[in-house]
Amino acid sequence: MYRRIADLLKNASPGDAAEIRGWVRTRRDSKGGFSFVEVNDGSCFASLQAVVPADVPGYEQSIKDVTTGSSVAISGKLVDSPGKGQRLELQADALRLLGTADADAYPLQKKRHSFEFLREIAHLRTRTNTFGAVFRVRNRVSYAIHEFFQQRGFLYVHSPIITTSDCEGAGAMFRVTASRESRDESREQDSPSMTSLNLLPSTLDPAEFFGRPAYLTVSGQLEGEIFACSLGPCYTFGPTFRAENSNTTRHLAEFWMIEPEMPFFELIDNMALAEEFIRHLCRTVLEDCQEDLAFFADRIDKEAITTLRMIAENDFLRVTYTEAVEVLTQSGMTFDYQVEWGRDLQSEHERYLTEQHFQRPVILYDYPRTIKPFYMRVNDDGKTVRAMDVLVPRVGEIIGGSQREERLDVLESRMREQDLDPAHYWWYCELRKYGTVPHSGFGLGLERLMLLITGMQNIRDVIPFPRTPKSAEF
RNA sequence: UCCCCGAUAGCUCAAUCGGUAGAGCGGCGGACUGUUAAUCCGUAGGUUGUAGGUUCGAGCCCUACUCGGGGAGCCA
Repeated sequence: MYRRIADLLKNASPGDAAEIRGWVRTRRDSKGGFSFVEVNDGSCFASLQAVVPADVPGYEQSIKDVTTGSSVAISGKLVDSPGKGQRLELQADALRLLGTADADAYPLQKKRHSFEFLREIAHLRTRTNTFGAVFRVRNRVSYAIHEFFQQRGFLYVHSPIITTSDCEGAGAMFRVTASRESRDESREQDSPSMTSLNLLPSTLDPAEFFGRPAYLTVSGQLEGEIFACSLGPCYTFGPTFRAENSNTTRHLAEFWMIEPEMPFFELIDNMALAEEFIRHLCRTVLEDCQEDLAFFADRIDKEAITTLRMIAENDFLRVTYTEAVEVLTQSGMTFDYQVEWGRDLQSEHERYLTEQHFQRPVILYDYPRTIKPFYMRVNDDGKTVRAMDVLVPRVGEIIGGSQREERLDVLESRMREQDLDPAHYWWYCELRKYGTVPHSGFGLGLERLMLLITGMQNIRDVIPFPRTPKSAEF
């Protein structure tokens, strides 16, 4: 009976018959008349060693082609392993070679490869220890995200991927158009500039598929607010796009974001949820991904497990922007960028706070209104808004959120303050016009969370097929 | 987009002052072995990222471009 290796290692006993199917990691021949074939099927970190005697059906005609990367089905009986390195092994009674992998040409060798090289063979890198572990953890984290919100009665909202609104001006957007062939060629025209977003219905353009310029979403927040202000606490979890020409280890053109939005939540509740959320995810991974985590701690980042425990076990600090500025100016540190109230904090400042000064996750809140978007609620002091950023060691900003401005007059004046026309956001404003309520939300970048959890250095290595400037091969 | 660094065998890298290309790993052949990053012996493998320039001669110096890496900005 075909069973996956994770199942066998967890549930099977010596004496059980089983067939395994997977990809060969290594083969070692013994002159004793048998071969060791190490098979990995991706179900768990561990491979299973099959001992294949030379007189077994299939051995003679195919053993030479059982090379690293080839695919096999091996059936036999599980036995206690006399060798070191594994508890159980499969004593084979039949070997089937499913697909060969020319050893001379197969790019993955039984040696360490650089992540840069593996990125060039993204169709094969999932067969390595590192990427197997990364994507099993990513899967568990994704599931835990749904668990966390579903257990709390949050509604999962599928916010649109194609949008005609420019939320918060969160950065350059990708244009969405019908392909040239399917467009009415009589209406060729230049692309509208970025400033002509959010055209009113009266300016419908028949040459545009949607009647107006359309883009890939940069955030599901505005749509999330609609659902929060009707169906209650909700969250989105889907792909998000930024056309920024960012070339860093922390940015992608396509990434996955989780954006919860809660009615009747003030900033303090928002911060509490964000903290509970992150810590829940860390605890889940510590509990359920021990084998993969052990690998990260061994080969990727010595502190991988320590970091997760530190986050799971310690309260996040809450520090106002103003207090943070004081800490930084009194730190005696020399920064490349000067710290001054009213200016945004730079990466170096955030990292100093979370890595050196506080040495744990920190939630900064109450930022100057001038450096934050229009939808954040203005505090009574008139100078700050109810924004929060969650900063964690090594990664920096992992969550950005706020209490939303629920007062229509204040919202509209904030829009004008930032040269936005309230008419373009008419439906967003109507949420305040009809039955407005205090509400809050935040955004978490899944890949940044993955960096934190795995200890991986480059965000391109924690998403299956990274999209970055000049790169979208797979 | 800006700053810095890099591109040489399948992979990771070396090559002195500008003087005719090397190693380890991997592959292949063999030896040995309840092996497991196996070990030992042998062997093949190169338009030095692309285009131009300087020079008697360029992997090495110069220019441009392409791609990759690190940092910054933008942000999640």
